[in-house]
Amino acid sequence: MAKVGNCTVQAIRYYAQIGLLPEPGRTEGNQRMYLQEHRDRLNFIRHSRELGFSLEQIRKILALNDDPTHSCDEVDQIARSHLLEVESKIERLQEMKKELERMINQCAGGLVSDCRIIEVLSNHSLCLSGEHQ
Amino acid sequence: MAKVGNCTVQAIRYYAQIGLLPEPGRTEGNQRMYLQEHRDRLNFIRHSRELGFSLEQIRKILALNDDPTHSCDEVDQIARSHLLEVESKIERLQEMKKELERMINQCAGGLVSDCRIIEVLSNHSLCLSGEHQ
DNA sequence: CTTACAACCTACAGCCACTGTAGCTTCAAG
DNA sequence: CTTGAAGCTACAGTGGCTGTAGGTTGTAAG
Repeated sequence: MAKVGNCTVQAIRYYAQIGLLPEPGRTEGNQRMYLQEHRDRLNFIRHSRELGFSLEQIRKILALNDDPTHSCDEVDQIARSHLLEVESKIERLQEMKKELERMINQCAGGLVSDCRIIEVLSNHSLCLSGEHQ
Repeated sequence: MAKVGNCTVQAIRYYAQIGLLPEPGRTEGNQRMYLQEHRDRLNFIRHSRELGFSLEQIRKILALNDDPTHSCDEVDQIARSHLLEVESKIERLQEMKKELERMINQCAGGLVSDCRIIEVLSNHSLCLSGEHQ
């Protein structure tokens, strides 16, 4: 299962523990026996995780999915709000990137006491934007 | 101090607890008394955090800074490796974004049972790239 | 049949960078 | 003198796992 889902054994058990994955049956020797059902669910979870959804979002989507007559508006909502979050993360990271590049480019080597990097880190007002958080 | 550093009181105490910030003196009434020294250090920490450095990276930079005759190569190294991390995060998020947009655009509303979003989440191979992780 | 070794089992601690809570004390304003 | 804000300590909780300790089961080779 871990190989199929491209994740660790512990992760799978964690999903079962928090109720995202049904607890599988056991063999005589007390080892977990996973069925296709489990593999499908795990794939769903892993793929959603790769797209950045939280486990709580995944839990909601799975619950909606379990009622197939349900409108998919709510699923759509979750996906859209996640997209917005991803976009805002990208923006924040791009500001970081810009500032880091600027900082690094100003560093001419030499002693720490003259280091532009440390100077910039010490003094917010030396920042280009001054507006990131 | 919290206002100056644009962070919470607990965060400041946490920094002191893990030794990033020196423990300040106390007043008669056992309240912490912060000096300019503390304010400068907190500014450094907060600004570095805004740029995405981890507390351990900040700890190292601060240690290097405390020896001003030290070459700033190591500081530069830390900043550059952090920049690389930021860049790779951006890339991963952009792949997520692309895939999420594609998924959302395919959803025509209607019932969950026909939902393209759920279908894509269920089936990795419906993914454009198939290569994100 | 024994032995080795991988893979499983449970239960719990630890990671990061804080945040939140409970229950108390101190301080400044009115 | 009262009230309310802000400070204090100590500790639990967050998310999404990972790592560890100490044991059991399964399998293949000798």
